[in-house]
Amino acid sequence: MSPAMGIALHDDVATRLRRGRQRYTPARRTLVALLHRLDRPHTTAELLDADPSMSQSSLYRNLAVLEQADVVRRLTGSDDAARFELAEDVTGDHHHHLVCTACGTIEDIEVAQAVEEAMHDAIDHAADERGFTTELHRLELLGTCTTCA
Amino acid sequence: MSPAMGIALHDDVATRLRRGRQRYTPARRTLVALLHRLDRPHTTAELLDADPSMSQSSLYRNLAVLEQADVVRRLTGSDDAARFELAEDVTGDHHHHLVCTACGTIEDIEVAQAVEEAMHDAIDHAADERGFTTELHRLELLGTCTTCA
DNA sequence: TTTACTGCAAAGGGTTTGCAACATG
DNA sequence: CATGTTGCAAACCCTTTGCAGTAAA
Repeated sequence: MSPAMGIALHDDVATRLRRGRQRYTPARRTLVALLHRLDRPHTTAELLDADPSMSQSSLYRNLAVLEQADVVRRLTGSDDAARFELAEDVTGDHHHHLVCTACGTIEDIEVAQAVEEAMHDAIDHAADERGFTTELHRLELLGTCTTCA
Repeated sequence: MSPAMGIALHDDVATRLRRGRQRYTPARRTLVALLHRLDRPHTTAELLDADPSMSQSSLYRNLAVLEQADVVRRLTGSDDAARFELAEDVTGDHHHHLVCTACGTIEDIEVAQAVEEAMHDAIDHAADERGFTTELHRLELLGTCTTCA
């Protein structure tokens, strides 16, 4: 990642937070930078381990604030611990997840555009029939990762 | 559902449990019948509410046993409470889920076979590149259900 | 008669919150 | 200075487990 991209990211986050009358504090900036640096979704335990200067309660609160500002996305994998990553709104990419049922690790994955479109069409069609308003779709591939195989 | 179908279901479950040297007790039969009767995945709280004769610990234990026997499927939705349904191995159908981000309710949904195949192809292809062994895929549509709209 | 199952109550673990002090607009 | 934010510790909630008794193969 380029430094310039990092600045654009922070500017974007700052804007999104201001919309909700919330502040882009040093702690939140550190958290966003950490999530940006890590290449996969991580649990709060992993985030605290990566930066012990954060307090647990503030971490949870900041993740909640950032989630509400569409900066962070919360994932519920195979185990009970939630995992967090930067939201697609902020990173610009669209991806799905490989979830290891053995260790709970989540990796990002991208699928062909044709598949995305097919899913999208089927989704909207099926959901509309039920009066369900879809916001987004989530495709997860459950299996075993290389280290657990 | 026909009574005959219910019997076939119970026979199937009994067989699957025997494979793991486990017993199809009255409590488990009641639980399977309850999951069969309910048309959507439900939380343990809802299951206990639907049949207060079950004890909480036995419910959790039996759900775990039935999950391991591929009779029950555990879903982790948008909120923290897990939801349970009969596994596709037992019901014979293949479906995905509409998850309401407002109330957490999960509804079943089926998508066109062509979409299933496209997803399956993309999945295997992308996962293989990462050395990831896929067991199954999970497509979830997040949005707002009719009662929460 | 050995092994699995049940119920109760207590513990566990991830997440949230009350409160007082602090920092920011 | 009014409002948002932080850290600590305690509370919370869903889930799991120890144990002693019961039922099934």
